[in-house]
Amino acid sequence: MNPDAIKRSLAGSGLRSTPQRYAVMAFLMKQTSHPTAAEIFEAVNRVDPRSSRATIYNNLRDLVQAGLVREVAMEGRAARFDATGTRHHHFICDRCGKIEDMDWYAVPRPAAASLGKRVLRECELICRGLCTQCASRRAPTQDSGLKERINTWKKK
Amino acid sequence: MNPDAIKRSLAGSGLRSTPQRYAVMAFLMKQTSHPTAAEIFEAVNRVDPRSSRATIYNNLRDLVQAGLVREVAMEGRAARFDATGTRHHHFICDRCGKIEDMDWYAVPRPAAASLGKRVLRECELICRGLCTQCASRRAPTQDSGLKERINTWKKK
DNA sequence: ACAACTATTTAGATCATATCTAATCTGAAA
DNA sequence: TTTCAGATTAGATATGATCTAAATAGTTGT
Repeated sequence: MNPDAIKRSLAGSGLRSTPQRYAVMAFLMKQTSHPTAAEIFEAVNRVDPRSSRATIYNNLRDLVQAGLVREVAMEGRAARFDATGTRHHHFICDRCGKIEDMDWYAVPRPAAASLGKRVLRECELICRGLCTQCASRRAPTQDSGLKERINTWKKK
Repeated sequence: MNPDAIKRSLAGSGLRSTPQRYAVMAFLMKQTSHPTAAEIFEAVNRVDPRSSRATIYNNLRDLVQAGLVREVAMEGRAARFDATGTRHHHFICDRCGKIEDMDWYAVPRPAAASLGKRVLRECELICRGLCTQCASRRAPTQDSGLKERINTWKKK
């Protein structure tokens, strides 16, 4: 996506295009993974160190509100973000916490009767299990496993 | 659910039945809402003040690991818990953050080809929109709305 | 009933994540 | 240009969750 397109989509949501906000958006769009706010902060400032932590959070909040970015809450870990260019479902690894995009396919919505007076905006599918890497290893690939091993070791 | 049944399901997962752990489980089972850890802490201790905060978190972690309790991560808010007695999907209100259970219905799983070597454990549907109460009001029913109103007011 | 073993609990410190504050700056409309 | 609401900032603060090390209490075997 070219710079002007990003600026236009920001303007379209009533958001000014500032260097900081542009950087967050551009970074998220070229990212296939789902970075945390801290990762975005670091990556953006590595290129151009003009964003404070508050600004990253402010902009993420605004971009999410504008529907340009999606936030995925994680059990016990920092939230992760992606630019909602193409529609997709999510796969979360039970073991290492990684989020991966799954091809999108239509999911049946709840029946009107069961919705009642609720107003439905969207339905997303969260799949859980083991990612390719974790599935093929006995030991976890990240912290949770390290902790486990240390605990086991301590007790001996 | 009677006391013995709870104790049996704890034992079945290799967990001792302690007053504190029993209290958390019993409270979650009779709850139709989805309390946060803080709410569980308060409710459990109102009846019998013997649980520390760490114990609540320890037990929630153990119960989730045992598959007796489900944790639902929330964007920007405390995680919420429910005892996974009956299977159901979730509806999260964009405005007040309330979680409600939706009737369960089967959701098509991702195609084997798109899963690759990943190991799928479960798929859950997260529906978002406005709850009955919020849909019928102009003003939000909780904090986010209050903040909004205060901000608007400040700038005048 | 008792000893022995280990899981569990505890208060408080600490960590991790996110938000707020109030002063300052800036993009873009007129 | 001027103007000003929107945006940014550093640092303080709030919130949510976990860790520590010592004390306690269920289980099991005798």
